[in-house]
Amino acid sequence: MVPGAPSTYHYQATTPVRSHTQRVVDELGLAIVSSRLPSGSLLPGDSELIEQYRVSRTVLREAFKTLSAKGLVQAKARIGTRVRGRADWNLFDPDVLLWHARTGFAPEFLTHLGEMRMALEPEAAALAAQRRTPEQLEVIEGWMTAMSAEDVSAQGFVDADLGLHLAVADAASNPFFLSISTLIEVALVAMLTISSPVESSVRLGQSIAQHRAIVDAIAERDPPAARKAMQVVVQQGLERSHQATIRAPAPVPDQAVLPSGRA
Amino acid sequence: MVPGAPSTYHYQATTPVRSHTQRVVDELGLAIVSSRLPSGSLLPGDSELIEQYRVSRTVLREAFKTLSAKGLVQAKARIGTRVRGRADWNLFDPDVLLWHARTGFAPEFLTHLGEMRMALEPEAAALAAQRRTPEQLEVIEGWMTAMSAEDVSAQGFVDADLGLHLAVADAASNPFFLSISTLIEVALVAMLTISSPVESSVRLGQSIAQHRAIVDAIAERDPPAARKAMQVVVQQGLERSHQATIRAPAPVPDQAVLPSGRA
DNA sequence: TCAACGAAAAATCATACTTTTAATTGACTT
DNA sequence: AAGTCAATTAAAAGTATGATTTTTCGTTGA
Repeated sequence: MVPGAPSTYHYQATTPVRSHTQRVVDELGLAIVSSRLPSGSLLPGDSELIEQYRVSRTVLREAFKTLSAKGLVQAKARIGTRVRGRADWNLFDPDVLLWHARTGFAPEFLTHLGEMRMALEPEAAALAAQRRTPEQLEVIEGWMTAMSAEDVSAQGFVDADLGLHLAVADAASNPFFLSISTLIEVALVAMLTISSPVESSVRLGQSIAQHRAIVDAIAERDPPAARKAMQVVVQQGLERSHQATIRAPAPVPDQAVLPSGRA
Repeated sequence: MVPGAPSTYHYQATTPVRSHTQRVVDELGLAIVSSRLPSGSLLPGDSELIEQYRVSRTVLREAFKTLSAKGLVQAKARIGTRVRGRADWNLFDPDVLLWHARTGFAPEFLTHLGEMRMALEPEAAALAAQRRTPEQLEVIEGWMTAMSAEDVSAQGFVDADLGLHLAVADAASNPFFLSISTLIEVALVAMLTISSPVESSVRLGQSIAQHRAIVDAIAERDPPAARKAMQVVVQQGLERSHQATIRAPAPVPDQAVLPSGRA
């Protein structure tokens, strides 16, 4: 984290010691999202999973309930518990998003994420320009300052970039926009995984200038300008993801940056 | 449902006979969303709820796991299970949305929903215009036809309106846009609860014409036009929700239109 | 064709035991 | 005497096990 900069959020790692249920949920969730357990398939029966994970039926049932709550599986008497189609998954669920991230960023997934940001963030910026309080503006300015620091590190830049986008979503003062924090986080880390602007001083300067435009528009309470400026930034990311049709195999993102969700 | 029109979705009520766990999840979820159990408060202990709901501890624990998966509560040893802040809720979760709907549409909630539609649906329309298959266009046209039928009933209009919007989201061919079906559904029903266009033949004709513009733009593969046309439609709804600052107390929507979610 | 039956799997219940962790207690330092 | 800190305690979550009930698909037989 950037010292001095106001912190609106925290990467806060989940308890390192996860419960049995957590572990099972995580492994099954990942298996489902990665299609190792394909849609429509039946999860192994109780006895088999009990042996595989060395846990009790209680743990399994609670894990199933969690997965079911996220739309990933559906239990039916006499049939078993089967994996639901992707259309039924709660894609906005932070855990589901993080499982996606951990399976590696497939090109289409990056495109879909980018399109989502393209829809959401410009509107968030417009709303922020309209409603931001002086305090919220201060927070945004703080991240902007951190981002444009002379000696910014790669990690510091990512932190500030993310912090800025989340602060804008917060300033929109609409709980739905706040609810997509994880989506922004995953998308941003994905983009920066492909190519960080910090690598090139030209692109770094460009990225900073583009973000500056967003902040200025929000400061001046100019919604259309804020919308436009955010569109430019997101468009940039979308284009980069289009270029990355061929990419390295399953880059598992830094666990510190992408914590494995809540309890 | 409209006969003849291609059906991309179905209101299909969840199993009318809900399990004990379902019932408990539903009642607690509703209590939380309605702030009858305020954020930060502790859920009653096991023994108390066991007595209150007449169920076993197993049922309670599985209900807690479901609520926890949706971000509504967090369990902690020695403390208990406490209600989390609204910022932590998975607002896009279909169940959470439906609980919101059933607590009645507060003015700010309508505004927030409207702003969300304003962000999402125009982009969905633009993407649909870009990618729709002939089959998807046919489905959209089908709903358009149903909507503009001479003798359309109020219910028939709502069905077609919703069907059209969901078909557009489907044609965007981006799973995230598909994932917001419930949001669109809730928002639309909310808007129409306030004031249905069917009441006035002038507004009915206007609404039909506005939707026609969306369909035409998608048919002609014109993304900017589709985006613009959708903006007009959503803006209409937003304005209506602004007018409705004063409204009737907690209108519980028709249970047939808003099923209580999945297992 | 359809209703009654059987069985497989989920759902529920009951009880006992383990682990986590906030809060209390009490020794120890200043 | 007042405050700090570590050991203890107990409340609540978490896990384990076994039995019973309910749901529902498939089959059997009228």
